[in-house]
Amino acid sequence: MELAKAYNPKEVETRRYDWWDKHGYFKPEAQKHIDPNEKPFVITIPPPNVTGTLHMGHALTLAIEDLMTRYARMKGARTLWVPGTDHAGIATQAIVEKKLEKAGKRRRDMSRSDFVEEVWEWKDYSHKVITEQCKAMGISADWQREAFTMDDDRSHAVMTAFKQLYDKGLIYRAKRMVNWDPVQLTGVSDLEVEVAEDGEPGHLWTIRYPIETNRWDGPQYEWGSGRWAEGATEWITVSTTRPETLLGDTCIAVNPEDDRYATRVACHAYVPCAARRIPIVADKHVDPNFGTGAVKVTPAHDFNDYDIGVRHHLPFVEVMDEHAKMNAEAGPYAGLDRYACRKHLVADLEKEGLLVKVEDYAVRLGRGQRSGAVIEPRISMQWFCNMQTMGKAAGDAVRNKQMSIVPERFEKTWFHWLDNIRDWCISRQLWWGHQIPVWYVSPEPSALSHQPNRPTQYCEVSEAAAYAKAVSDWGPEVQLLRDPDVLDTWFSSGLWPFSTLGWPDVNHPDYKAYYPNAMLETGYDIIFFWVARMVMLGIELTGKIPFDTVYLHGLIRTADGKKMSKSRPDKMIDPLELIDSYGTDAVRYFLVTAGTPGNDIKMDARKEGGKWRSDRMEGARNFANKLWNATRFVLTKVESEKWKAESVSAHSLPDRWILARLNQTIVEVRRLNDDYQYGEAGKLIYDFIWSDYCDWYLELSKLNLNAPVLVPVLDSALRLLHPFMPYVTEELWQALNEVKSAKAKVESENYPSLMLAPYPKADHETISTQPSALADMTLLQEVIRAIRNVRAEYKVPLEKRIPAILSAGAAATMLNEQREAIAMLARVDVTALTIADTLPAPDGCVTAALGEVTAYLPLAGLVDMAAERARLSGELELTSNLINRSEALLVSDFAKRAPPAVIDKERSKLAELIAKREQMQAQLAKM
RNA sequence: GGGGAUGUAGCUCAGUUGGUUAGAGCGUUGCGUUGACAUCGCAAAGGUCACAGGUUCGAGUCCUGUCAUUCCCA
Repeated sequence: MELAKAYNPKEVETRRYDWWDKHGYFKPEAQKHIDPNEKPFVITIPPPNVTGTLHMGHALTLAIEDLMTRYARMKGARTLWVPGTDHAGIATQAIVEKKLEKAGKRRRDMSRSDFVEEVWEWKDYSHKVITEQCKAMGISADWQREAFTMDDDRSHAVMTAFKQLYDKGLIYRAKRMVNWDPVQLTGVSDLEVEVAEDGEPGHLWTIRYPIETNRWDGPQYEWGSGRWAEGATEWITVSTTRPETLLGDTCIAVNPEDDRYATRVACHAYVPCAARRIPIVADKHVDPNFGTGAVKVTPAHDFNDYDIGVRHHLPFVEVMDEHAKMNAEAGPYAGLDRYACRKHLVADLEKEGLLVKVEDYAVRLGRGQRSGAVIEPRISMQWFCNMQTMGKAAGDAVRNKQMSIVPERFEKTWFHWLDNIRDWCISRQLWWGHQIPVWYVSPEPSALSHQPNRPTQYCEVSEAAAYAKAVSDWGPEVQLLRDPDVLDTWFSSGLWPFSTLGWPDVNHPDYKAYYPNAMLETGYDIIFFWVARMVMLGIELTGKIPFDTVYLHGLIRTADGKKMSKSRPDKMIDPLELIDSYGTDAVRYFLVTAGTPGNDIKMDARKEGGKWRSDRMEGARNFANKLWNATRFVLTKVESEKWKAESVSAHSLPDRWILARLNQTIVEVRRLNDDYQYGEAGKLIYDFIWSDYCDWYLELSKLNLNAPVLVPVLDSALRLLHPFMPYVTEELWQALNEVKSAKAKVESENYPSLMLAPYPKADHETISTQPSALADMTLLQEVIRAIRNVRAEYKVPLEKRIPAILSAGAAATMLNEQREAIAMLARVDVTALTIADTLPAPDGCVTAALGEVTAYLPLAGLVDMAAERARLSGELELTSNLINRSEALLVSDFAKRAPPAVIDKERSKLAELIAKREQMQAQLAKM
């Protein structure tokens, strides 16, 4: 195979992905290398929402999960990655509604089925885009097992799950106060309400209510007449951020400890405008330090007030409708929007002399996660899921170490949330989603001959099943009406790790083979929305914790550290654009090495000429190219040399060194990968390939080529890197195998693809038997660097070959063996290279003292000896300082208390420094 | 109010269980191009590890407090 001069990702990626996919290599059934000691690795994709396209967060998720997956597969674990997408109820419905709006259509004018059909069309489009993007990222997921939260199998799982929980009494229907989104016209869960940390600019109105006395028993005049409160003599003053709700007030509350109001408790006040006579009650939850210490209580429109209302048996007066417009209860304000009402009401309060003051105030406003609308607490009939026992079980799973969370610190968040969990409002007044599988007998049973022990509602997995039951209870005439609500989208995602594997059919081969999953990997921002729900529902429904490990990655942030939000499209980065500029491997390498587990990643990307640029991705692209060219070099060399399959017994120093380094790297990379420290692992591979293999080993191989080392080391490096950079490594590995088999008739070990080949295993013997190779090579490198350093310092032209004298002590033999290497890499004249145990310094030379070795470079004609003297003196001083430090250390308590190994290390370091100092002193004395 | 995270070179970030000259990439400076790679090579400069205490023979690393930035929960 002829390789291009530079790596061109575009030429490789699509072709290579299709090739993997076509051969079925993503399927667990295709694996060639199974290590019985490895536990199966099963992971399910966090299903992207079919709301549009993927963003950087998805790219990060996919990069990490594919790394995990490819690594596990190469290690020999039976590996399955299930892909899929999420219908994302409320979010998708909002997008389609917006799209229809542009075409002048409104959901409310359409039939439910017509609208749902529109959403399915959008789903098909979005799904296609998302799938292509996932494939562009190179993910090795088994597409034949792809799932969608609303496909038939998943819908069946949802219906079954609902029924099981319903039958256990864990799902119930109740009229409760919920967070109501007046734009999307649905209740939402607590998690879907977002509150700005510092509140939003608003006002605090202070209003007085007239108190009933024996001289005044309520307003005599019309509201708005300016005389409404005429005759009142006593007042109670309250503060509120929401004056319009006073129309629904049913009491005023004060703290029982608050002496200011002791005489007021049990009195009655009159609600402005409504003229409703309401009690003043004492309730210990009232904060006496807020405002005047007295608060108005609107049980139908505020969560705290709702609780007070329940405690004091107050009436619940609703003054707003589902659109947050004032209803008939609001009297003169009926029909007005809540904010218009507020404006008019405040004006009227002023007119009636009831407005005491208005102050600026930061209001903690809850907003709908998807719509941004200000949430209105509202009493409505909803379905709830009881979370008490499930929450406890999910907490225990972590407490009992049956499931681990990485990084560990998220365990605190986990416990805190689960220990304070409240029931989950699972119904949504939407059209897109899983319709609740409950049917009501209709018309109302009272119209039939109602009997108390006949059920009037049926929860079944299908309409047919519901009718079957109803008919047997009520006779063939019975009519059923299905609950119109749909389920919270997270209900179906909560079943994801098992609904994708065939549940509720517990005999499904996938369920039996692959459940529970090994890993759940996702961003920490959905730990409650998704992870906790999967664990709770998984334990409850399957009796098993759905995965062993939860790995949480950080969030992608913009260059200025902000969250990448859809509200700022100018800051959004499209991963495909980056892939287009740098290639998938570079994007992936950046993403997995940019950060540490659980910590956010700041993108260094900036816009230049309309395109995103990233220095770090550029670096990663360069790395791919470096590897490409290194392989290209190896291939041309090996093709031109006589390839020998059998190993050469007499390995040179560089051979022994690179093998030892490779094995060290394998040990460390495996350890780091197993510990999820992918960033560090990636850097180690980078350094091994670039600094060790390319900069030193390949350079030295130009002198003396040993293909049986050169090629296998590269082969191992490609394997190590494959989970990080799948495309370029596969492409090069194929090219390498072609040469191997053509030259040596090597069966490429029966692995048709790098992704199916075994991950390198360390040969510990190579490391333990080669400490000398590592030490010798390090010394050789130091000698070469020292000479290069001097050359650069004195600007000796590159083409100038210089003489060198090495007084090398015990290293003389080794260095003599490497004289050609020294000559080549330090550009020394090999005929003028003298190496011996001890050699005197010649006149007029530059000295590089290395401790064991001293290099004398006779450069008299080329350098200013005064400058050399100054340089050497400077270096001497530095060395002397280090010696003083070291000597002081060794006579201190350090020598008594530190472990012997550490002391020995310090001693040998000191000895080396002293030798170095002597070399320099001798040289200076001579000059 | 409660709980996290972060603060290390000009920039973006590493830094395992404390071990004594704190690392990388990019950027900067100097030199370099007949071949694996200019998407490159060689060399250099650059850091009181936010601050103040403490523990220890020894602290970027452990403890306490302070400051700054930031996130989550209520």
